[in-house]
Amino acid sequence: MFTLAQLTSFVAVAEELHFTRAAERLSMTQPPLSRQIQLLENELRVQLLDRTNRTVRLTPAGRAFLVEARRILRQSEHAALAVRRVSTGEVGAIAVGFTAASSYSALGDLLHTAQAALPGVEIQLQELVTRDQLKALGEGSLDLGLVRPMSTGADLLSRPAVREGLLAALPAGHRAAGGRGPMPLGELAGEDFLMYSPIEARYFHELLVGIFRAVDVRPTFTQYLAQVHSILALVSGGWGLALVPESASLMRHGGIVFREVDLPDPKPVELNLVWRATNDNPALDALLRHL
Amino acid sequence: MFTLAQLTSFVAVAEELHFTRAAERLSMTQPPLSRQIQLLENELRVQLLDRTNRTVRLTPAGRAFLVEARRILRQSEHAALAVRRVSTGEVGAIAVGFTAASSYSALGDLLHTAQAALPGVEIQLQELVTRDQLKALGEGSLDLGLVRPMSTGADLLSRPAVREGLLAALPAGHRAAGGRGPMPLGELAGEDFLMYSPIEARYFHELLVGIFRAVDVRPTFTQYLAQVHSILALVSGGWGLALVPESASLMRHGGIVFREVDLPDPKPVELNLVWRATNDNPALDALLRHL
DNA sequence: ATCCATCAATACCTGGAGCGCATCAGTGTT
DNA sequence: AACACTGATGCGCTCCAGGTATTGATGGAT
Repeated sequence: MFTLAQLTSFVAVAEELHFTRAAERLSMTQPPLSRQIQLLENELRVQLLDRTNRTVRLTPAGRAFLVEARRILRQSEHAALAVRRVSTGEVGAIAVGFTAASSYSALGDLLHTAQAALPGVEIQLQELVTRDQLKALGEGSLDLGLVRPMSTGADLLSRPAVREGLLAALPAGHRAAGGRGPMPLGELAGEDFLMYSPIEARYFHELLVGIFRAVDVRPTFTQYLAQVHSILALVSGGWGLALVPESASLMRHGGIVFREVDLPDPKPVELNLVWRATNDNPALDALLRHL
Repeated sequence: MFTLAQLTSFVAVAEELHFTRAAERLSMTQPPLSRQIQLLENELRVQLLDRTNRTVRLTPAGRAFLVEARRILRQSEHAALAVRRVSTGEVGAIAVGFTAASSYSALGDLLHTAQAALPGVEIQLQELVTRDQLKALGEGSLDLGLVRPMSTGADLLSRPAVREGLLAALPAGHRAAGGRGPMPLGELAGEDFLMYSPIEARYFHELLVGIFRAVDVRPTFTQYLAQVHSILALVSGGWGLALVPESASLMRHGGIVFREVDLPDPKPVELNLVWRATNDNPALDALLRHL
C-alpha cells in the first residue's frame, strides 16, 4: 500500500507541475521527491505523471488519482481533529440509565443541561431499575445512572442528583383532602394505604417503613405496588391514599389531591448520579462538570 | 501526520483487542506493534486504547477513530483500484470535437459505440470547425476530433471515419427534380448553384471545384455559404440548387428534392477521426479499438 | 548551428526509523 | 507463592528515506 507521505508528495507535484518547486514546498530536495513519485507509480502500477526532462503533465489516471489523494488527505486531517474533539468530550455519546420515577425529576434537568452545554454529545437513554443500572455500569454498557441510593461496589462513584419531599396523594373526596397546611402523618393511622413493593420498589418501601416506625404510625397496607404511576392510578380510583415523591405530582391524574406532609426529614427522597470510577468517556467527564 | 501502516496496526489491535494476536495477523512481532500504536497516540495526542498488562480496551476516542481509520483505509484501497480502471480506459472521459455537418453522420455512430462498449466513459462533446479542432488537439484540450481531411502536423494521427456520396438538392419545382436515376453533372451547367464558402467551408469548396473541373461543368455560383443547412434553406426558397453530403438529407427541409448524382468518385466526401500521436488517455485508446 | 540554462533522473552516501530478539514488569490464576 | 500471560522496554541490526553531486536531455538564445 502507498503512504500518506507519497500522497502529499503527489498532490504537491500535481499542483506545481514542477518537481523542484514541489520539493521546495515540501521542504525537501528534488531527487527523493522524484523517487517517492516513482515508488507511488510502481505501487499503483499506473503512470500518474507524464514527464519529459522539460515538462510535467498529469495523465488522465493522474487526474483521477489526484481527486482521490486529496480526499484521503482531507479525511485524514478530519480524523485527527475529530478524534481530539472526542477526547475532550466536545462530541461523543453518553449512555444514561434512569429509573421510571426519575424521568419526572432529575432526568429533565440532565437532558437540558447536556443539550445546552454539550450540543455535540448524544445522550442515549435506557430505562432500567436501579439494580440493572448498577450491573450495566459495572459492565461498561452504561456511562451514567440515575438511581436510588443503594450500596455499590468500590468501582462506582456517586453523587446526589436531587433530594425531594413526599406528598400525600388523596382521592379528591377524602376527608383529609381539604385540610390546611402540612398534613400530620398521624392522620394516616388506620387509613387504607397503597404501599410500595418491598421487592421491585425496595428503596421506597424501606424509606416509608422507616418513616412510619419513626413517628409510630401504622396505616393499613392494602396493596403493594412497584410503580408510582400504578399507585396514583389506584388513588384516583379511590382505593386508598399514598405517599409519593413531589415530582410525581407532575403526572396528571384526575381526582387526586396532593397535600404536603409533615415529615421528620422534609426531603427524604434521594436520587443519585452513579458512574464508574475508571470511566474513560471524556464526554461523561464534561457532563459531570456541568451538573 | 500519522501513517497508513499505523492505521492498519490500530485497526488490527482494535479488532483483536490483543497486541500479540494482532501482531501475528500483521505478520510482525508484538514490540514494534506496541510502538506503532504509541507513535499513533502521540501523534494524535489522544489515548486510543486503554491497556493494562492484562486487558486491552478501546477508549471512546479510540472507538471514534476506529471508524475513521477504517474509512480512510477503505478509501485508499478504492483509490488504488479506481486509478487502475482509469489507466485501462475502463472508466474515464474523452473530449470529442465535431463539425456541425458530422453530427448527421459519424457522430451518432461514435456515440452509440462508446455507449455500448465503454459505458463507464463519459463523452464530452464540443462543436468546433476543423481548424479549431486541430488546434485544440494540439493543445491537449481535445482527445478526438471529427474533421474534414486537412493537412496536419506530424503529432496528429488520423483515420477515415466515414466516406459518403453527394446528393443534388433541388427545389421541388425544378425541372430536374423529377428525373430518374443518377443525375448527370452536365445538367448543372448554367444553373444557379449555391456554393460553399472558400474560407469557412474550404474543404467542400475545393472538393466541388475539383469535381466541376474534372467533368468540365461550370454552374453559376450565386452565393457562397459556410453551412450546409444554410444552403438547404436557400434551396428550399428556390434560390438555386446545390450538392450536399448524403447525410444532410436527414435534415428536414420542406420543398427540397434530393437526387443521386453521377460522380467520378461515388463517395468523395470524407470525414476523419484525428487524435494526438502522444495521446495518453487510455479511454481514447479503448474507444479507438472499438471504432 | 552552437552554447547555455533548466529540470528531472541517477549514483552514492549517511543517519535514523523500524524491525526482531531478549527481557522486564504487572496481573490474574492455580 | 509460583507460574503463565501479556504489554512495555532496551538494544542491535538492517534498510530505507533523504541529502549531495552529477548526468542527461531539451528548449531557447545568440
